[in-house]
Amino acid sequence: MARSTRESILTAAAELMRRRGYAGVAMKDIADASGAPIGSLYHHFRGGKVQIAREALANAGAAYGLLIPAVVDAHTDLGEAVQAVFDQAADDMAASGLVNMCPVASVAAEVADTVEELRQTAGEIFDGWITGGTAYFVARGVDEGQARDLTTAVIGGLEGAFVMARTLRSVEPLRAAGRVLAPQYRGTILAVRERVR
Amino acid sequence: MARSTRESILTAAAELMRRRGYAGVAMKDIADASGAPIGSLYHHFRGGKVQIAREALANAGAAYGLLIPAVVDAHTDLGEAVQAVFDQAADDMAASGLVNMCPVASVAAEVADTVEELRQTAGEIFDGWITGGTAYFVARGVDEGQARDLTTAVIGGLEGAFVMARTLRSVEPLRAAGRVLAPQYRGTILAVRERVR
DNA sequence: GTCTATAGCGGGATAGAC
DNA sequence: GTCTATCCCGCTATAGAC
Repeated sequence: MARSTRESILTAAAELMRRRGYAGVAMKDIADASGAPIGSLYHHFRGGKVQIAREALANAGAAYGLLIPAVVDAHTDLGEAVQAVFDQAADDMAASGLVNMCPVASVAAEVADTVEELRQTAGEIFDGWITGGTAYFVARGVDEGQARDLTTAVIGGLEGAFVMARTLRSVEPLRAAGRVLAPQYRGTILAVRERVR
Repeated sequence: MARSTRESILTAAAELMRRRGYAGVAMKDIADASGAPIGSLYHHFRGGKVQIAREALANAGAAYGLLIPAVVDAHTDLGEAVQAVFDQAADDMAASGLVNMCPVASVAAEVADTVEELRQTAGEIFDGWITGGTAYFVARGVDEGQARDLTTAVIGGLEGAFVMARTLRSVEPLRAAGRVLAPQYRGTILAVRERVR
């Protein structure tokens, strides 16, 4: 159960960055939140702050990539599945005090034009989400082109609604996005599938 | 034609912040980009960096609020209008080297939990966009609830797709969002209306 | 109202004892 | 592998000459 120092540093960094972005988090903040002293941060991550951010984003990206399939798994109607994804996000965000935004978009928006390494890492995560989501929907019988557009739009819709929700202090944008996106997929029945992965 | 010093400071700040966010822009950067020395920034904006950001966001917010109606004005089919909004955004972004993201979301995502005054300003801008967009669609015959959801989803979809587009260095997410959102509104005919405002 | 110089602070990063 | 002390730089903001 005892997580390694390395792991707790990454967890703390991801948690802080999803709230305050990249520049808004100081190495000292990560040290304090993780319980490790500054020296340990540089011991475990020679590349300093950028490296910590890269690994923290990659971890968070992998974790978040599982969420959409997990929610959709419980549904056979695609419209209901889409609505459930946005409602689940709204519930999670409300439960965590309107703070539950993934760190990937937060950091990506901020550094896309300044820290090339981080842009690239975030880009790979988005790519992975799109590829993974597309494969998931294809495995459940959706046409590939449509699966890709849907996945891209859902991810973009979630990220945009997260920003609005935090700023407006209301999860209504998430629910509205669900209400708008879901109806046209109602009646599209998802195939049962072999366990993927 | 000669803009005031005040105005050029705000323009420079908005331009920089839409690319680098709030923390990523230094007062010196704004001074250099606007041509005004540091002292002038504090002369015109007693509230320092936060005040400059607030006014820059408010200006940009007002300007961006006109864009969606301007694009939709040219259409009578709501589905075509929605597609046109996303395609226009994609074209603009491509034309400007994938950098044309509005500063409101950039800054909002970063400071929503840390600089309350900026969160509030950004929140007012989102509110204004939603209210204005809803009124516009209602004036063209759309049901109020649907108009509000559509406006919210379009704004969120644009902001999320902007982040993805910059990060992936491709405008494809914007076009995908349009392809997903537009179809269900195809066939909904917008009413001609008296000039609004 | 314009501009320079600088104060004062907090940032990332490092060295080196333990 | 842990932790402290410290360096150096760049940031916001101010003072005050012009």
